[in-house]
Amino acid sequence: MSERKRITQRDVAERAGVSTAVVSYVLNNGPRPTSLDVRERVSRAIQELDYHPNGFARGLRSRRAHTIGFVANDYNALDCFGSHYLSAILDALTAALKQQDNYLLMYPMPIGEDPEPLKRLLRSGRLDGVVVRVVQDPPATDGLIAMIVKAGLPSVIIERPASTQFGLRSVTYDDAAGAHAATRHLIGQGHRRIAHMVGDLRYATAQARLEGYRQALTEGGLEIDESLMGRTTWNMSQAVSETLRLLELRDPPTAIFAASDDLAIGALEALRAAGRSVPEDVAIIGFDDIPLAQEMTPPLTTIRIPLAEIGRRAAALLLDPIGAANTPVTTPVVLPVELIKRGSA
Amino acid sequence: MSERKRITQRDVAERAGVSTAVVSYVLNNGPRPTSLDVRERVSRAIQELDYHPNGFARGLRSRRAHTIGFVANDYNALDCFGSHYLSAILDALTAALKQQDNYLLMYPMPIGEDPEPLKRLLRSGRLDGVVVRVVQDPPATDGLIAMIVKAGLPSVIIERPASTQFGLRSVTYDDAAGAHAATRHLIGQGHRRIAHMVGDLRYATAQARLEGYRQALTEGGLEIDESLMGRTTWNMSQAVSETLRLLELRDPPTAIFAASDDLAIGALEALRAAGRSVPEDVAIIGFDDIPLAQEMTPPLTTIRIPLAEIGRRAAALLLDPIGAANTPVTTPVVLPVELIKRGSA
DNA sequence: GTGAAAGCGCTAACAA
DNA sequence: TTGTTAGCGCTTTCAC
Repeated sequence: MSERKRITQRDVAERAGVSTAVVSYVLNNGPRPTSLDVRERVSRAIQELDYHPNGFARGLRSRRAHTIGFVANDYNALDCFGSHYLSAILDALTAALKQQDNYLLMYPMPIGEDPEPLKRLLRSGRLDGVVVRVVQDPPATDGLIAMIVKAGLPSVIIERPASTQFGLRSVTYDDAAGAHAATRHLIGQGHRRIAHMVGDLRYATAQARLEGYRQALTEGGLEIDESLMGRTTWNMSQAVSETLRLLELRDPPTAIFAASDDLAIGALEALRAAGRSVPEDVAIIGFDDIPLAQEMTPPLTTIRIPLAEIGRRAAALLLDPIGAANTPVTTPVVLPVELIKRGSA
Repeated sequence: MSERKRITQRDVAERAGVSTAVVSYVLNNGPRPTSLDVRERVSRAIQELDYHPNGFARGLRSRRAHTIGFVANDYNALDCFGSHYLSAILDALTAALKQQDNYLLMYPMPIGEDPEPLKRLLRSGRLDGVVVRVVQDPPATDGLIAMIVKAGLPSVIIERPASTQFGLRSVTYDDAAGAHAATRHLIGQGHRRIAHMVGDLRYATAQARLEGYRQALTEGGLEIDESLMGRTTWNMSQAVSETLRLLELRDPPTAIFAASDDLAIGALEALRAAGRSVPEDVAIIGFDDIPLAQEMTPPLTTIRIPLAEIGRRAAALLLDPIGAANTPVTTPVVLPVELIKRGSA
């Protein structure tokens, strides 16, 4: 690899005929003013020498890392970035960070893994802040969160909240409200036997959606019937078999609210295979609004999650001088979800 | 935030009654030997003080960043991490890196964006190596690659290759061979009118799949018929309309090879809507083997891409002392894809 | 096997 | 407005 001599601030200073301090001032546009003349000479020297400041030296001195850590906590290593949720959030988050000249450092953290290495990173001074993505609700995440909070970095938790005792800023979305809206929509259409395709209950999001469903049923004066809840582990083929089971019931459902679009599509496939038409025989609502949703026949009615907004808010909370360490924890951000009415219900 | 006094190596040294040099030796398990007694004293002091070494000071001194950069080059900022390709690759890549105590720093690089900030990062000394993910073929990427190579870091390009002049290590998969295998499979089944649902031709992968398709047709002695190629921009609803168009042809196809599973699913939906059965009336093969593929009715025959293996290989090339900077560029790694026969063809 | 000390390249306090 | 210089916390050379 190229072994060209390392160009340092000192070289630039010499060439421009100024001190290293001035080079620093020009580079950082402060903290002290510089004359136009000097600025130009320094800039030219930087150009000519193709100088690039050393990030470690800068970080060591200034205690600013220009880096945010992303802790992705999920059930196993090969799932940490696996969901389309994360892709969408990361796109928005990294874009927002880059605008402010910050980078994102990925830290996959499979549930159950030794936390020591993460602790080392958090204490290494290499991070200005942390975004934590968890899939469980407290108290399951208390250990992890306690460690992160103890590291003393500005932190934001996204998707699920942490125990309030930690005073962590959070950006979540309203799972239960989404499930509630979906179910109410079905009730509003006159359905009385409404099934729920349940997600993997290890995921808090699945629990919340189940809860929203029950709530809406109760409010609608409908009976809660366990046999109408098809348990899955987010697995589409389970949705297929559960749907088939529902169809066998003595009093089968006329509508299905699925905890994810994947599950909804599974139900749709099953219904189609069984010769039922959607939404005439059975109505379907999904959750997530994945790109595929609008492409199905019929296009899927579903609940849209503002994923990009989650990423943007997380960035803002960490970078905004107003939202960051300075101010006390503001009220948790809970983003609204949106019912997207299409053809399936 | 907690303003506890910063614990440094010096504090540990004092408490353990040794010099800072020895603390360093213990911490790094070298480069010079230490006595068992000393090692224990130092370890205890580290524990008691809850000491964590400063990453920047370490990096500044040792010139090892323990960080790999990931440059994600795609058409717009909100797509850089958007594909399921990247999710799967990142899962494997970050897991492999972490095993060797390395982190991944994300750098989204929308096509057409100013390269200066990236150059700054590459020259900042904060990275030990770079993984570059591109979606175009040379010479479109020459500018970007030239800059990365000039930075002098060990680098690996994944998914698409770079111009050979750069001597960059690469981990790609065989798009054309996959398309070829898919098409040949259809020919082998007796199909003579085989359509191709083309992807977004701005993406090299779409071009390569198209090329593999043409190649197989030619080898099979079949005529190349432009009217059998349905152009899309990876957009499933375009696959729907193009399929409908194909059905209107005087001599319609009996099989469709789609450049992605998404497109294949679109074709499947369209066929279903038009009352044709798959694979009896029209056979379908996709590309990617997304999780959904096996859940469709009928399950999709498709081409599987070894995404996790791409991530693992990239990590190995960067971290292995044998594969990294030391050795000359080895032959490019081109991973084989696999035809997964299921129900749709 | 260990200690002392010289920097790595930068920022910012102190002087001017 | 600018120069001088003391570190930031660590690794590693030189000395013992």
